[in-house]
Amino acid sequence: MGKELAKAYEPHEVEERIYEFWLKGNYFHTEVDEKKKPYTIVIPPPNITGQLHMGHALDETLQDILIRWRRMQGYAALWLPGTDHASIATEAKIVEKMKEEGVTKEDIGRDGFMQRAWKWKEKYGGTIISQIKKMGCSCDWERERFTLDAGCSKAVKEVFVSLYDQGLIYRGERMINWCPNCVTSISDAEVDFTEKDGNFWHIRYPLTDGSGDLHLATTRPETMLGDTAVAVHPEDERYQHLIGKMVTLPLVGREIPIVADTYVEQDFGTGVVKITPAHDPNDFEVGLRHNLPVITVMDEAGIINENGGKYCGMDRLDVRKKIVKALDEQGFLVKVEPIKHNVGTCYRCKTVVEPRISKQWFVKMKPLSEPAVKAVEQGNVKFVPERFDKIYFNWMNHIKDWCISRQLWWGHRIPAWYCTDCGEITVSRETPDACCKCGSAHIHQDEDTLDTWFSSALWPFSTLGWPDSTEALQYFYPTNTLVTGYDIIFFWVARMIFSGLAHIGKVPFDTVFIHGIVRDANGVKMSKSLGNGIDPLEVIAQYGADALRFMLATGNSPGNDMRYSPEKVEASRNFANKIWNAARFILMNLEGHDIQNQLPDVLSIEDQWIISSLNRVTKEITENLEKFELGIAAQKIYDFLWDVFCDWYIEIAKIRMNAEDAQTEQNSREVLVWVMIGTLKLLHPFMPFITEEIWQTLPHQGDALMVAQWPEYREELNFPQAELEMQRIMDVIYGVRNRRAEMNVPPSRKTNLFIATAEPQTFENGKAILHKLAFATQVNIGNNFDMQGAVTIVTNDARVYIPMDELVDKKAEMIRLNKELETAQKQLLQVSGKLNNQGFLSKAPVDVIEGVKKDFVTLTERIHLLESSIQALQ
RNA sequence: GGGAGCAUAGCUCAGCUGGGAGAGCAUCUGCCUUACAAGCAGAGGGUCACAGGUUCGAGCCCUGUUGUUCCCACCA
Repeated sequence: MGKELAKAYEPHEVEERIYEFWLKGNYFHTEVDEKKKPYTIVIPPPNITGQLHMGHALDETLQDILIRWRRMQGYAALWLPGTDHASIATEAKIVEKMKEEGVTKEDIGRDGFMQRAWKWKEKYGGTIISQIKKMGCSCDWERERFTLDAGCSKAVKEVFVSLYDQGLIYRGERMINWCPNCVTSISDAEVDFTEKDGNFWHIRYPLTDGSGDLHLATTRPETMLGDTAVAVHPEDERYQHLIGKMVTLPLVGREIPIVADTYVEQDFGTGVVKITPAHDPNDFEVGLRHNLPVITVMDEAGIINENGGKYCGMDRLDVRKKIVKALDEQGFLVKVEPIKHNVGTCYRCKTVVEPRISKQWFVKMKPLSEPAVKAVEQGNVKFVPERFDKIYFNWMNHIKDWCISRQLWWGHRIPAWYCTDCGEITVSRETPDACCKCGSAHIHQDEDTLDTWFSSALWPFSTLGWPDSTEALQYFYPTNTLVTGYDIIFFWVARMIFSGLAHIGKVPFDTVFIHGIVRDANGVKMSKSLGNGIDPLEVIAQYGADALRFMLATGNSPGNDMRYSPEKVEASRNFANKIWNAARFILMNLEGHDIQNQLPDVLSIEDQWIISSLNRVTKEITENLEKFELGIAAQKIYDFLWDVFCDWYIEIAKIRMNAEDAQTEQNSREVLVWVMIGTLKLLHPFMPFITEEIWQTLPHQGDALMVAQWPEYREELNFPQAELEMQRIMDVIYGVRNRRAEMNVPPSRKTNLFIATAEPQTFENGKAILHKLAFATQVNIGNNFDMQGAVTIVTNDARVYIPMDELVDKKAEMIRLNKELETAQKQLLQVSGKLNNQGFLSKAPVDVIEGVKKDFVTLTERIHLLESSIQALQ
C-alpha cells in the first residue's frame, strides 16, 4: 500500500513480475483434494513446431477465463498443459533443415534421425510454452506433458495392443490417400478438397475389332497407363451391344474389356469411364467387382514406374503433358474442356494427394463410433453451441476405417513385429524376443509410426497417468470442459470421445466449448502464406496481454468467427487504463487513512445503490459464465465499471470526500474499496495482470487475487428503494446536462435549479449530488414553482427549472416541450392499447402486465407535467 | 448432391429460453471539471435482408425467397 501508481497503465512493467509472483506462490498447481470438487481442462496441445498465433491466443484466453473463475469459486481447478509432437509437420521441418546441410534421412539412419529430432524438440519445443505464459495462462506447469513422452507412449502401446486384441486394429492392403511430397499415407480427415482449374481431356479408345471407338473424358490422363477396363452403365442403350467387347488402350496397346457397372452415371460426360483400379478409389471397387487386374504405375513419390513403359522415371505431372501431346499427335484426343473441379490435397503441405493401394494399419471404426454417437445423443457430452453436434453426428455416422500408419520416423512406432520365418505378426506392449507363433528370433519391427492424432486422442487420460490407475486419473477424469475451434472437431474431439469410451468407459469431458477462427480486419482467414497473420506477441508488447485477452473475449459469440482489428484492442487497452485510473483515484484518497475491505455500518443512498448494482451484476455475470456466455459477462463488467462505478459513484465520492463529516468520508472510502475489490474479482479471469496488480495495492485479505473467493449474490445487499431514488436523481442530472449542452452552456457557468416534485425527500437526499453534477449554485426543492422565462426539464418525477432568461428562446422551448409531449402521448397510446387488449390481459405473464401498468402511470404523470409546463410558458 | 452459419446504426459486432433495439469505433457539439484527453458531458444515426405465417405481442419461433460464408460428400 501507499505505492505511487503511474499515470497510465504500463503492462510490460507489470506482467512479467506478476506472473513470477503467481509462479512463486504455486497458485497454478493443483493437487488432488477430496474436500474440493475438481474442475479440469486439458489444453489442446499446440505443435512443438508452432509459434503462438491468434487462434492459440483465443483458445488459451477462453480456457484461462474458465479455469481462473472456477479456481476462485473454490474448485480444485486443473489446467493441464502440454505439446504435441506433430509427426508430419515436425519431420518435414527437420528434413528441410537437413537438406540445407546436404544430409538426407537415409544418410543418418533412423537412430540418427531420432537423435536429431529430440534435440530439435528440446530446442524449439519450449517456444510455444513460453509464449503461452506471456498470455497469463494459469496452467499447472508441474504437470506439463508431451504426446511422445514415456507416459503417452505407454498409453499408446496399451491402446494399440488392446484394440488389436479385440480385432479393432487390423493390417490390410487398401486404397489410401497418399501424399507424394510427405511420402506417407494420410487419413481421410487429412485430405483437404480444394477447387482447382483443370481440364477434361476427351479421348477416343478404339474398339479392338475395328468396329468403332468409345469417347470418354478424364481429368487425369496419365492414369491411363494403368487402365484395365472401360465401364458403361448396364442399362445404357447406347452401349449395350459393346459390353464384353475389348478396346485397345491408346499409346499402351493393351487390350482391355468393356464392363457394365452401375457406378457409371449415364448422364454424366459421355457415359463411359476409364477404369484405373490402382489409382482411384471408385475404380478400385469396380475392379474388385469385375475381377480386373490392378496395375500400379506410380511410386511413392509420384514418379511413373516400370509399368509406365517409356514414361518410367518421370514425374506424374510431366507425364500428363507428354501423354496429352502424344494422344493429340496420334489422333486420339477429341477435345480439351477446361473445368473447375475439387482436388484432394494434403492438409499439411497442400500437395495433390494420390489415391494409392498400400498395406497399412487401420482402426475399425464402426464399433467405436456407435457408442460415441450415443454419448452425445444422450447428453453425456454437450457441444456449446449445440448446433455443432450435427457436424459431429454427420461425421461419426459416415466414418470409414481410420488409416493410422504413417511412413515417418518421428512418432510412436507401431508395436508390431514380423517373423521372417513364419510370417506371423507379433503385437506386444513390450519388445518381444521371439515370434509369438513359431518362437523364431528372426523378427523385425514394423517401420511405420502412428498418426499423430492417435496419441492426441488419448490426451485427456494419458496425461493423467493412464493406463495406470493413478490418483489423479480417479480424481480429475472425466475432465470438464474442452475448449477448441470448430475446425478440429473431426481430427481430435471425435476421436477423444470414442477413445475415452473405449478405454476408460467414460466420456473424456462433459462439455465441448467451440469457438470460431480469428480472421484479419478484412475477414480473411489469417495464414502464413498470405502473410496477413497478426502476431499476438506483438499485440501484447504494444497493448498488454490483458487488452488482447479482453478483446478476444468480447464482441463475439461462441462458435462464430471474429475479426481482429487494432481498434478493438485499443478499446480494451483504454478500458485497462480506465481501471488503472479508478484505482489511482481510490489510492490517492486512502493515503493516511486506515481502511479495511469492509462495508460501513451505515450506508447512504448512493452507497446502497452502487452496492446493490454490483450485487446484481455479480449474479448476472456468474450466470453468464455458467452458460459459457463469456463475451456477455465481460461486457457487463465493462459497463458496470465504466458507466456506473466511474461515471457516477466516483464522481459522487469526490463530493463526499470534501464533506465536513469525517464519518461520511470514511464510509465513502470503505465503499470505494469494497466495490473496487468486488469488481476486480469479477474482472480477474478476463484481465488477470492488471487486476492482480491493483488488488495488491488495495487493502485486502489473502495473498493473491487469483486465489481470492469469487463473489456471490447476497440478498441483504439488495436495495431496490435506493436504486429507484438514485434513478430519479440521475434522471434530473441527465435532463439538465442535456439541455445545457443543447444551449452550449459551459460547465463553468453555474445556475440555480428549481425542482418541483411530489417526491421532495428523494431530491433533498440527493441535493449535494445535484449541486455538483447538475452544475447548480443552489438547489431549490418544492411542490411547485412559479417560474417565468426559465428552461424547463420534465422527468418522470419532477419538473426542473433553470432560470436563464437571456438564453431562453420561448418559441424553441415551446417546440421542444410539445415534441416531448407528442412522444409521450404516442407512447401512452401504445401502452393503453395493450391495457385495453383483452388478449394481452388474459395471456401475458403477470409481471409483464404489471410493467405496462407502471409505464401507464409514469407516462400519464409525465404528460401531466409536460402539459402544465407548456401552460406555464404561455 | 447433403448440411450448417451469417444478413441488426457509416464500420465491426452484441442482443440468454418471444414483452417495443444496444456497445465499441467513426461522425457532430461543448469541455484541460485536480483518477484518466487512452479522458469528461451531450447529439445524430436502424421498415433488425425480403415475403408470408404462428402469437395478445416477433430482431428472436415456423415456411419460403435472395445474398453471403463455411463444412461434408464427390462426378470419372
